[in-house]
Amino acid sequence: MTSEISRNAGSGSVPPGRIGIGLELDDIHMKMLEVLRENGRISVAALAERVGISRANAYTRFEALRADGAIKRFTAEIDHVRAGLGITALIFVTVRQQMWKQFRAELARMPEVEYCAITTGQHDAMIQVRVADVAAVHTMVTDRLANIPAVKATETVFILDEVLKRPYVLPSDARAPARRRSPELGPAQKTQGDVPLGKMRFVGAAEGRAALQKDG
Amino acid sequence: MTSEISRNAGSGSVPPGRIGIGLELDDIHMKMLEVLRENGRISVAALAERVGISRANAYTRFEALRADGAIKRFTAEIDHVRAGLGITALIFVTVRQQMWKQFRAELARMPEVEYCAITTGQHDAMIQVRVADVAAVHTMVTDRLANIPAVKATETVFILDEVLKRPYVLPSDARAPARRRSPELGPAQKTQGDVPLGKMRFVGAAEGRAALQKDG
DNA sequence: GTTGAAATTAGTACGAA
DNA sequence: TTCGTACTAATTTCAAC
Repeated sequence: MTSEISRNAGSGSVPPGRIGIGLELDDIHMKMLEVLRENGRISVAALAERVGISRANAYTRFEALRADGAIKRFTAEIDHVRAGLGITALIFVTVRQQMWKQFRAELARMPEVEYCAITTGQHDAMIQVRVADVAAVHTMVTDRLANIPAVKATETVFILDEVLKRPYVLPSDARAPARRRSPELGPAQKTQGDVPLGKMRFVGAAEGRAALQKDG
Repeated sequence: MTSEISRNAGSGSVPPGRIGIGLELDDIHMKMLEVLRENGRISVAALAERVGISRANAYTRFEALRADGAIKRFTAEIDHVRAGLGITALIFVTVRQQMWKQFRAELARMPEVEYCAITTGQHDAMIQVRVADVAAVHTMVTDRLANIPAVKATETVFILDEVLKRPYVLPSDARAPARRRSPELGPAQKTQGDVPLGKMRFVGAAEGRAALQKDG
């Protein structure tokens, strides 16, 4: 299956919980998403109890979340090593302009690709692949990717360890749990001084790539 | 919740379906994982029918997959934009040697981080964050990350579009669906010739990082 | 590893607050 | 909208094969 997913669209500041047309997500919706993140197989009845609403209401909201697309699907999280794909690599790809469509089409035929995003910066896209061994990475890059005309160049790095993986992030996660720094500073007076110049770098999009997204 | 997950451990070639101690995954287990990837809320009864085994068998196998850790958890996939986090960014971090432990500890306190992996190449780690607006990225990097002693430098890129996102990849995905290339070549005789030198780059680990994984 | 039948739970429909 | 309840359908459990 090929899942096309939502994009960012450089929206500057969007009111949280209400984007575009669709469902207005309130605190209870958010709570439901919090619970479902950890236990996607919980029954709606149990979910209702966890967030403190009636069963009927929970069914209505649950359906609404799915129908609206706020919840895209339910899935499992597996141990890739146990599944026989012990090697994970990131491939940064430079794509030839005007050939994005072809690049996307070829991507869909690569089952070892778990994730692909178009980025700003010196490369155009980042691909994450899971394969059985390092040889498979080499084959994938040298053989499959290199033979796509749309691919100008690639740079591959290996993932040595996945430190953190959350199913998704929610605005309500905020900085509520585990904190013990200064007595909570407002956003305005946060320490932001003495950071060595050039330590933090932001890399914008390469020229002529803004228009090259979905339909390049 | 902070999820510590499995690592790669530079295992060269591992027999698919059997890694370390644990459950031996056969074709039926794989089929179950295929189904659960698309529908994590399917009933075990329906799952049994889909993979062609009896219910009791399905229950046994389902339990085994969970107990063994092959399935880590069930979760949902959401539309980040609808949830109010329309901006996704990748932050590549250079970590000061011997300070990985601190870096990991600080990571756990950053709820906007969805994913963090330690990589080979010119940077040491890649962090993926989801936030409400671009200002939040700036705050995150300049304010929070920059103030961690373990962080030597960062480089930030924005994700313009997420082209593909699969819950996970399975060995059985192979190149079965949608194919029309050459009549299937063995791994040995695949075309691998005429690729311009330097077009494809592999970047190894920086010096002194091999030992700096979990317990640096 | 399979089938079938009991116990439990889930999902739906509806009226009332 | 939300809640509570009653009704129907499905799932899970358990036992015997």
